Amino acid sequence: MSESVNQIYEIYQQLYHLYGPQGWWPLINFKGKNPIKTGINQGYHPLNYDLPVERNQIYEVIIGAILTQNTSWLQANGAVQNLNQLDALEPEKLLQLDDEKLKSAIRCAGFLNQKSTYLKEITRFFIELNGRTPVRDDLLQVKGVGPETADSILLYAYKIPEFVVDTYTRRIFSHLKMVNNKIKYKELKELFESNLTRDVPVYQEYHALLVEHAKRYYNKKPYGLRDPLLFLIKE
DNA sequence: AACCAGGACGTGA
DNA sequence: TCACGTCATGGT
Repeated sequence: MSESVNQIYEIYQQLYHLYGPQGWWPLINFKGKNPIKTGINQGYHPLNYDLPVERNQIYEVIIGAILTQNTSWLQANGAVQNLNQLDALEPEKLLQLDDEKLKSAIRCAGFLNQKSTYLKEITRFFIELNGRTPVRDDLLQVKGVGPETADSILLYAYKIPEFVVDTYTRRIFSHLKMVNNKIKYKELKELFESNLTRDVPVYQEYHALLVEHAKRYYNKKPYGLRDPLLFLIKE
């Protein structure tokens, strides 16, 4: 098959043109301008690829990555706000919360029983890191951290170029008939990484843009009916 | 009133 | 390995 065009990169360019920089990962805990709305969801610090910087900011990304599992960011963000309200958005303080307080704080994000455990597990792991960047395989051994969460943490908390694949990614690209919908996580991830330069801002924006795009065209069945990307695909 | 949300885990075949 | 049930709340 001819490789005259890189469709993976073309789609990225098109999405960026459509929606602009997304400013992920959302952070409530940073000094600077107020959050900026970059899409139908809130972007936070568009074109600032230096964040997170401080220890607590890195930690906030990690906590958010757990809380948003199979849950809208709107609800996950409520849990982050609640934790911040309790002054528990800091590893040592979150560990000191008793489970009932923790659960009631994150209730709005759903799966409170699992996630309360997961949050403490990843928090202990984070403390043990003592400031070092985690290895992917070590992250995956933490209970509650699967492939997407691990890659989200590496990409958005530690700025390591690991492409993040989620259900939207699979839904969009199988609808565009570029992959089979049963494709494995690692294979789909490899498709992106092999067609893009190993660049953290590009990886960060691409995943965020796919989420933004999916929220517009892929959140109700039948998925992707009016997807403007379809015109790029037809030969 | 169903369906979906920025998944992961445990189980049985 | 792999398909499937389970986890839970809240928005549309």
